[in-house]
Amino acid sequence: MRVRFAPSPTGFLHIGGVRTALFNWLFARHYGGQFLLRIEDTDEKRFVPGAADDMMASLRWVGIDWDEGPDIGGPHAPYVQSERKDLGIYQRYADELVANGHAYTCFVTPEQEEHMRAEWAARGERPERFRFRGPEREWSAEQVAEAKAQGLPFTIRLKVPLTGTTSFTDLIRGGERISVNNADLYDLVLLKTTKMPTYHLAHLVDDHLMGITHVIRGEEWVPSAPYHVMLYQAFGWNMPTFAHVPNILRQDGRGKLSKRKDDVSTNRFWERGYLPEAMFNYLALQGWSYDDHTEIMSRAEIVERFSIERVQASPARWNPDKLKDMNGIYIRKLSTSDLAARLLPFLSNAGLIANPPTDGECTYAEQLVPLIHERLEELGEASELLEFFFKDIAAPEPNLLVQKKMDAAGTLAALEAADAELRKLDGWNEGQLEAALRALAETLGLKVGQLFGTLRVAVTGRTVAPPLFATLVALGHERSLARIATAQAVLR
RNA sequence: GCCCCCAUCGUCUAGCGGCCCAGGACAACACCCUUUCAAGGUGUAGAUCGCGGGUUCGAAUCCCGCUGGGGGUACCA
Repeated sequence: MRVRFAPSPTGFLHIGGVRTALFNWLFARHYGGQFLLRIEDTDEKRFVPGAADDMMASLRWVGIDWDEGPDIGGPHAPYVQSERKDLGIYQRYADELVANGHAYTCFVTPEQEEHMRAEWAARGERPERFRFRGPEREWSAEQVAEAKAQGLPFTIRLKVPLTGTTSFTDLIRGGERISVNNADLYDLVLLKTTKMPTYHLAHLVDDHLMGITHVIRGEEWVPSAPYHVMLYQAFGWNMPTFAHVPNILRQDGRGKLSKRKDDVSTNRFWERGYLPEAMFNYLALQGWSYDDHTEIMSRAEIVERFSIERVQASPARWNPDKLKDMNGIYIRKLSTSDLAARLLPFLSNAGLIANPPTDGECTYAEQLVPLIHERLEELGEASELLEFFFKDIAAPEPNLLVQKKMDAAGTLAALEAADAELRKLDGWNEGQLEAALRALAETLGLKVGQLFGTLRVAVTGRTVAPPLFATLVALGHERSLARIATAQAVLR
């Protein structure tokens, strides 16, 4: 079994594209087949330099690799359509279709086609129902030769039958036959005036030449599938099996995800600190499921369990909350050292540590990781949570220092007592700190929440922070006492 | 407009004729744990299975219609 993902390099790869690639990849890996990558750059106008490399980086990031592709080659190279066009591949097959009567040379320009549409409307026909059929369908070889001799620009169009129906089956729709009336179709362009093939011709010729057995692609291709069926028949080639995967809809359900309107560039998720394994798991579940309760699965488990028949026919909706939750689950599964290593780039970017980090910073980061490990849902949140360990804090607001049912004087007294108590300690570990401060709360007649709350604000500058004793230890004796002194000054 | 596809809690989904007055997860809420926040635990709420007809002893599951949503309607992919 051989499948492929064939993106058009017109910009970054969004998660919907990654999901389609993923289903192809899972299918290939599950059955031990091959997965290939092909670049479909037949749209010269929308071509974006560098987009193909960017897309490949996105795929690699989530863990999708390919057996044949533009960068690694393969038995059917090249894997870039513009390069294949230069080899004359598409021209050859377009000519074959003209020769066997399934396609024809058309000299109608876009302007003329517009005119034909207007005439159609003038005859009282519904303009929306206009289906282009070129007058050259009935031309003789001589007429065509004459027009060519005049140097008129031309396209090659598929000669779609005027009557009858065309149908095909789709794996995802339970093998249901999807069928359309040929009268609702039109003579689509196979080879543009520029000699560049359209997607319809190019992808089909390449799929055939590359031995693709299953075409797994987005459902936006369902309407054009009948043309592809006709093309396979016209060439006399074996038809691949079709599987049109549902689109991922926008969060509000209004339309499918779009690059322009939605923040769904795959790169953005990498930048915000999503783990590729979490993204992989989440995306696999957009349209596919294993059973009624299993969600967290390793790559290997998903590969083993995946089946295209269990892919839903109805569209899924983009749910960033669920992705975020899943990312948190995956972060919690990481070891301390693994998470520390993944966090370093984020801390560097935030300017909290050097780039590259020093050995001391790496060690310190690893010491801090346990304090925020289970509080993280995106790696990017770490810099905010850890900032006060790396930078000096501003003197805390008095109203934050004063806890519930306390006043400024009582808070100051508590701080002074804590200060004295902490200076008496001959060590600085969590056990000692906790024992000393709990005892102090008791003698002061305070609830531990009151005392600890005040100290938390004094030492971190915020009301929400990692556990107090671990924080004091990580901060160190010196800095802790200095910050407590500053807090006292604020209240005096 | 026309053509095609789809339709279970707000969202992702399980369900493929009786096990379902519908199960799991996210989000929400409550409680427990607890030095804050998380994490974890327990629980609550949330779907007359879009609506209407059939078929059947029996339908979320099969069929038809309607409605709704999505996609397509390019010398873009």
